[in-house]
Amino acid sequence: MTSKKQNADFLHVGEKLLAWYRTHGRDLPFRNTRDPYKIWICEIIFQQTRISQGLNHYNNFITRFPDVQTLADAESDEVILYWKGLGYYSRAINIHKAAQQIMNDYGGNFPSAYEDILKLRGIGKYTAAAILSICFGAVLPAVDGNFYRVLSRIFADDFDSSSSKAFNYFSELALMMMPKNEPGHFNEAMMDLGSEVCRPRNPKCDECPLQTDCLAYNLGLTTKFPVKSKRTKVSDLELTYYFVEFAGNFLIRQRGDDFIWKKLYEFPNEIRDDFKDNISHQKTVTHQLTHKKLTIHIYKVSPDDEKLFLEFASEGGFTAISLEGSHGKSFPKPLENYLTTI
DNA sequence: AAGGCGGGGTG
DNA sequence: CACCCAGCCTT
Repeated sequence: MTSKKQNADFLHVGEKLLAWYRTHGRDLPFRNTRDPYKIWICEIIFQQTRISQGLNHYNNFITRFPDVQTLADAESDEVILYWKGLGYYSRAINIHKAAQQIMNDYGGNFPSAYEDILKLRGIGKYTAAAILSICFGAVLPAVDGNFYRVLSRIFADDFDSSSSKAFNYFSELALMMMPKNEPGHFNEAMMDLGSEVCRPRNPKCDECPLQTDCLAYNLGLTTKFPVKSKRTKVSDLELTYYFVEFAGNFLIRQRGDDFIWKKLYEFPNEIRDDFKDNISHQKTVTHQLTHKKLTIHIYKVSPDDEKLFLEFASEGGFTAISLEGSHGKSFPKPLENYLTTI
């Protein structure tokens, strides 16, 4: 810990942040509740996901699965359907498994011990701290990307936010700043400040309640923080799909839980040789993901023999389904577009 | 400790 | 195009 930090009045800054939150905090559907189920769901949905992107998903999810029991009893496909378009689909799989864990291991009552919460699939240190502080008043900072950004700016601290030690490092800073009687509100305040004011780019420093406390601002260096050493790597991925159609039905198959698009549905990626004369359309589209540049070749195939169509489906483990029937399934975004345009 | 995992938005 | 986001899991 450097001397500049020892001299700072941490708690005073935390109180100022809390005061700002009382008048400027966002009005969100998962605020004003201490139901650990709801807080849990919202924390998972908003991992690596902006509020504007996931808000409808949250509301729809809570309406359809209002409690642990309902979620645990649901079909996996339906849970994933409610995750369609959010990305990082292992979250949906894990959230379903965790609901069943809560039913089996805790009689349907959301656990309140840190070690127990951490055992639930898909819940790490951040989410456990968020649930415990907001729902149970535990004095734990919920250190996420907002904390890294806000704290590194306040202290003009070049600690590498992408390092594995960042969580513990910023947890110590946050703990000194946190008013111990309102840990949940403090954590929510830091998130709101980070997303609305202390934004990654173009921070609204003239609206910031902590402006005078912010070393980066006073030095004119807000753009230098947080420091992150990791660079996003983009790799190329080429995919081929065949939209095999007969009498209004087409073939789909569920992906495994490895690689991308876990448990989502896709089309066959190869066909038998005697179908190749029945290819009527072909197109190639590129699609940019965060870590991958996709090139997708898609062919439309219309076999003229129902027996061969069903035989091919059976051998490949494919299901023949109508366009209406496919609405209950989740397709990757790039493939979903083809459903209506092919 | 490092790499992988989506999709939407922004500059 | 690069980078960001209420991170977690696997290796």
